[in-house]
Amino acid sequence: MLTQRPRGTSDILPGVSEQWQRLEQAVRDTCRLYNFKEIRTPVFEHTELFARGVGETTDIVEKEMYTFTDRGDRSLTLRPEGTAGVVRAYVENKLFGSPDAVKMYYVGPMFRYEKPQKGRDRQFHQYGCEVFGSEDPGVDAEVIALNLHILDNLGVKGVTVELNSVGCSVCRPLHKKDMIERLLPVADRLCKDCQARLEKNPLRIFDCKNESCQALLKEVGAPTIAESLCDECQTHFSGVQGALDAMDVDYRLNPYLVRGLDYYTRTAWEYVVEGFSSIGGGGRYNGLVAQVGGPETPGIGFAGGMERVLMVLAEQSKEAVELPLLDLYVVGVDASGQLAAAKLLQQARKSGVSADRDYLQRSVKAQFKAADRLNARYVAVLGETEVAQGRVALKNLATGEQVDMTWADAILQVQQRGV
RNA sequence: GUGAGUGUGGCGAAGGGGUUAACGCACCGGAUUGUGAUUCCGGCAUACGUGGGUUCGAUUCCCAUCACUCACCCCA
Repeated sequence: MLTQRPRGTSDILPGVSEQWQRLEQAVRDTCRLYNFKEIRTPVFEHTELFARGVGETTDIVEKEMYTFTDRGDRSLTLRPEGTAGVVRAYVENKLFGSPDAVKMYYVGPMFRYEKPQKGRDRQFHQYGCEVFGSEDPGVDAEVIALNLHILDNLGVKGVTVELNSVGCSVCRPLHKKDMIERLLPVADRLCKDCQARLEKNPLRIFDCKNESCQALLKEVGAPTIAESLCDECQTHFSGVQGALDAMDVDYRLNPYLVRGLDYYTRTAWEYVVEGFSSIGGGGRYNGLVAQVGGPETPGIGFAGGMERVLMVLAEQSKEAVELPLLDLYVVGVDASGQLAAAKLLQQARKSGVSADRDYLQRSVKAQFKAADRLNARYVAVLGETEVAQGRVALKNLATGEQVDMTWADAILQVQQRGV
């Protein structure tokens, strides 16, 4: 136990952390292009925030939260998703006072107590964007496009946007009621899962892989949510599609698309990659800010699953990831050589040259092998002769050519070839 | 939460109720008084997930447990 990480967590080790940095950089760079600013909220919040914000009946709240009581008897919960905390911060800090729409993004760990499997950890990571204060369908389209842009920058291929509208507080309850009325009388003919869905989220029955459930839906003539939108929602949804078309963003309408969180209204979408599950999703949440105690404010956002994006990326780029280069490896032939090496290293590093040496008293041969393993561009050799003369033998590992020179010249040469 | 599979050194992997548990990779030293490959020689490691049980004896069989993997549910 002592040497075992908690279930569903993972160590991101050197060699992989570089990929994470690349992903985070793409998120930051792209968000900057769209004028989104970063927000960092606590990793835990009052339990009530998630219970009310995410929705009491969602799986997340019912069985997946990491909830604990602190020493002051407060019930706190490790955030299972990012939006609730951002909404809380928006309200608490009165960002609704802004004359403009507020556009923010976040990156960080989330926690859900689930059974781990591929692309699903108990501590996992999401990046996400949120926009507050605009109902304009153009905002929906822009947010959808933003993540596509991020994924494209990273080189993720084959991303499809699945798009739907799940209606609003007016038309969705009507549709739900309609579905229940049609299906309840024949509920015993639904599969076990769908009987549960009928209670919790009838929309999801459209998603069932069971043929008999699909047949039953047809038999009772259950309409999809997309067919049951109120005029306002229908107009908004058309607006979103129009904006996406204008932006040349491809999407696929999926009238069965449902999102798991209660707060979504109108536009809902997912980013899917053939052969994988969804790697991100989002939606509009016009009631959420008010739900959390702020003024009636429309909002919209998406979240991307970082583990999943990296998984797809790893799968799509089969070629080995190139080890980052080390500019210089300093070989000390003997004790005085290693002492000189310590000195040369500091000079090199202060000149912006990345450099390292051996700390295991290994042979010169072994030190060269290490330089090779580390993908070093140059090796500087410091032996008896060099130390005595205040010089260094600089070897270019790619060409094999080795020249005796002063320390300053050696550093200069490594610097010049470094750009 | 439900179901299935797996667990042998740093990594990969064989084996099998009985004294020293193969092999490969990696790593270290030497052949080459201070140079990256190949080859050869030598070296290396608290390795049978954990706890019980059966047995004269278990890493091997049984049970439990933990972890990992996959699917379902659900989701990112």
